[in-house]
Amino acid sequence: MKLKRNGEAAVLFKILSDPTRLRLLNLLACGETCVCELTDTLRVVQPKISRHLAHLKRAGLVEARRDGKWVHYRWARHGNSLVRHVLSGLREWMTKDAGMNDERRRRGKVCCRISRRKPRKEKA
Amino acid sequence: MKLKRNGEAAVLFKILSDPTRLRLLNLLACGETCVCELTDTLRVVQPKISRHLAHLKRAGLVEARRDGKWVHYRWARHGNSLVRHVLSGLREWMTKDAGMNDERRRRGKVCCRISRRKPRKEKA
DNA sequence: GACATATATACGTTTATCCGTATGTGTATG
DNA sequence: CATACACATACGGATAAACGTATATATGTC
Repeated sequence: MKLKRNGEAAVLFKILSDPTRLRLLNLLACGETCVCELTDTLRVVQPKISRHLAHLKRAGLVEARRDGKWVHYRWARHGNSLVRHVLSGLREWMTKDAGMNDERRRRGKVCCRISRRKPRKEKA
Repeated sequence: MKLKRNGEAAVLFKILSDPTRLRLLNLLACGETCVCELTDTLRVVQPKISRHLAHLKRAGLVEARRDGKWVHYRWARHGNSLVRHVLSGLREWMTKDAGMNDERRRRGKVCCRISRRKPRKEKA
């Protein structure tokens, strides 16, 4: 977690104060997800998605992994106790929120996930 | 808790994303505190304090009680599970943060608390 | 009711955030 | 090496947040 020493908590909350970023975290709660899936699921233009992912990454909340043309994002592990506490509360909330549930459900059905996927050697 | 149905969580985090508001919550964690004490302790102009308190109150995070010329603020009880979770994490963080500790310590010593206090009938 | 004190709000300005669109970068494929 | 695709960033404009200062409101005192 690389939040600034001063205002650490405020910075964390600022990062979490945007609905799109929360929707992204919600989808990533299902597991590693590539940008195109996120874009398709949230039905939002891709640069907007990338921008918000960059915010989350800068704050250390998510990590990225390149796989050919794709970049997959996932939740990062959080050493910081405040972050862990807040995110666990958030995660619990997301499992109960109707809209968030709908979007997580939609995540598995976006066309990019089903069709565009290049048949790669599946490791396990 | 009167957060909007849609974007409930984002609104909560937005409220918490300001350093001054966190400092206020920190002081209020010690117990009910009047505006002049908050102003003196944080060494910030009074309208700024009142404005931020108004934000916190609108979000249902704090409550106010009038006592003569003074208005005392305190943490509100939170029915909402997300709010409870986040605030408990925040509270824990505040007890560990050096700056927050200093300010809580300073709170008991501000002149308004010591000298300006009108001798009223102390009820228990 | 004039005055002082505690707090709240209004107003105009500055600053930060978010967005859409255009464009740049990296990676594969022919 | 030209092209296509996935993703990132740059840029300008719109919107909202925060601020300082001035002023309004409420309460108590004389």
